[in-house]
Amino acid sequence: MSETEGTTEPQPIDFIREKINADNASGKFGQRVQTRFPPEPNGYLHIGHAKSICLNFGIAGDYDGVCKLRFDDTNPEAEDQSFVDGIIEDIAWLGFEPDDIVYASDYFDQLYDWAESLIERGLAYVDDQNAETISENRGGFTTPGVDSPWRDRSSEENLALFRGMRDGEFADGEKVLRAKIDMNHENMQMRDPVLYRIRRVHHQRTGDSWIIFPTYDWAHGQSDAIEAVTHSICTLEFDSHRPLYDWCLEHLELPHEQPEQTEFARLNLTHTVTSKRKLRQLVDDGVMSGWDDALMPTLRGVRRRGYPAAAIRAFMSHIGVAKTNSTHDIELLESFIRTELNRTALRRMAVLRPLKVVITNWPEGQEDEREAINNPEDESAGTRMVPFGRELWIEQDDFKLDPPPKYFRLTPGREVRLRAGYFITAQDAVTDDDGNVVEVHCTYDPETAGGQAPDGRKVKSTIHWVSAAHAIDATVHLYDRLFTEPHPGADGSDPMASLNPDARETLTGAKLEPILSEVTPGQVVQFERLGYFAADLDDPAVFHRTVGLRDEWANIQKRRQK
RNA sequence: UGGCCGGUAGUUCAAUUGGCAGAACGCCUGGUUUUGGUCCAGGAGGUCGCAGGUUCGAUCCCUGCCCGGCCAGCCA
Repeated sequence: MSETEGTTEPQPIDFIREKINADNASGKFGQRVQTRFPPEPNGYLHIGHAKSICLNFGIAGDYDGVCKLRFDDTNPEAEDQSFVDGIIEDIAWLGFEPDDIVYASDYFDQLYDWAESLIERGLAYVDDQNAETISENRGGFTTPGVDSPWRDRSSEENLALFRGMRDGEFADGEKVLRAKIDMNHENMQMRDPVLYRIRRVHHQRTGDSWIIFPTYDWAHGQSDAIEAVTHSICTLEFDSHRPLYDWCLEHLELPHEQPEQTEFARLNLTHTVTSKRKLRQLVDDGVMSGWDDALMPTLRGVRRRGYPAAAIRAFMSHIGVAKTNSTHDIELLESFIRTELNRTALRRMAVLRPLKVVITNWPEGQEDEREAINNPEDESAGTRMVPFGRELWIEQDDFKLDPPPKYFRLTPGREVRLRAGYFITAQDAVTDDDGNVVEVHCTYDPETAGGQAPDGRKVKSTIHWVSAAHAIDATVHLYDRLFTEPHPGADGSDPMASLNPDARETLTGAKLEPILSEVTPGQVVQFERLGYFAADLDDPAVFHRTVGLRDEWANIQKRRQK
């Protein structure tokens, strides 16, 4: 098990690690710590899974233990090899290396044998009732269940029937194997849960050799036990399954100490959804271009978006682990993204909404190169040369004919600094018939090369720019919240109703400084003053805004509106 | 409706066996700054879900209540 370095902070110990410490102190598992990450390969991993991954692999790392990746492939209906491959890739990207990659289907023989042993001891029976009847007879929260008429078959008969199920003597759904526990149990999970069902569906690993498949409850704890897992960590909704988890294991001869299930609260984030089912719907409905759309909260999506794996790990470590149902502000995640990227991202200049600036006292045809710092947070990142000329692109927002209060940028008669360039003063502006500014005429002060005035005069603002003669064109995607509601569907409404129609804004005329032609796919750079942008994985002339910079000016404007 | 799990700043989490309620993010103010970024300093923000009880003393223990989540798939 290995974990790459990331930004971490001192972390108060969580209740799970406390429990492990207690187990180590009592010698319950002989100081051994083993966890597992057990996804079903029926979709790609999302940011919620990252919490579980960080927890399980993180604990194994902390305690010098073991953590395997186990695919819970007990239901071939929605499962697929492409998801297996994708999940393996995503975990590696997040920065974790499983000690082994295993499959619940590896244990089908053992699981089957254990089921027979249960039957032999009168602890399981074959039920001929159909799904609907079983459901009806399970009873309700306040009403007892009704025993199946087949509940008291002899062991011999059950054994023959179960083998018949395995050997194809019955149709899908005709019979199931059930544990014989208590149809009047206050916990619904204990009312004779189904252990095996017949499904003539091709399985991506076992092919057609099995037509009966164990349910989650018959597979999960046993898989843990076979692998020698000590701490089986899962999300809160499995809480009511724990008595069944224990029941199964207590009635079997286990090769190791009996593992212990502990539940924690899954991760929810505002303005998005972390549910495979809903994410699949977004893909199937064509709202998203795929599971790897930069707007998707999937690991593949946030990777395209430019979220660094180290930042995700730091976030998970920060939010901790508890049993409180919680929804974190997406802004908190974004602050971790910024912290990481501020340290690591190269600074570049790019103009998203270009406005032409002509330096009227700069000689026609003369070119210059300015030296710019690549990352003020990291001296070793060095400097680069940026071409400069008579005609430049600046951001439309950086010039106002009629400036609002506290506006520090370019406006007629005011002097500002071009980053790494010169001081310029706006003289006049050309407007079109509608009064929109289409070109600004400025003069520059040759004494201010590099951005400092020899006479010590100050300037209130520094703006970014790109030489028009050297600019390269790019397409830039800007992103907003996926859902307008902080908690989509929380009031019982359809979550899709609050999908943000303006979540993606695509700008096709962006102008980049020439060195940006050298970015590698997926590389994240800071466009100075604008935010962090990731070069697309497939087309590096396309950029995705990972996250914006904190924007004091936006706050000032917001306050003024109130 | 029964059972289980939760409820501490706006949000998420802490508080060493009952002893002056803390942190991060966000927000506000000031300083630094060739990014209105970063960084630094400071500030506002809490009836510890509610009501009783035990105690010198309760966020913590007890009782009752309220609110939220999960559970009645041959999904996981």
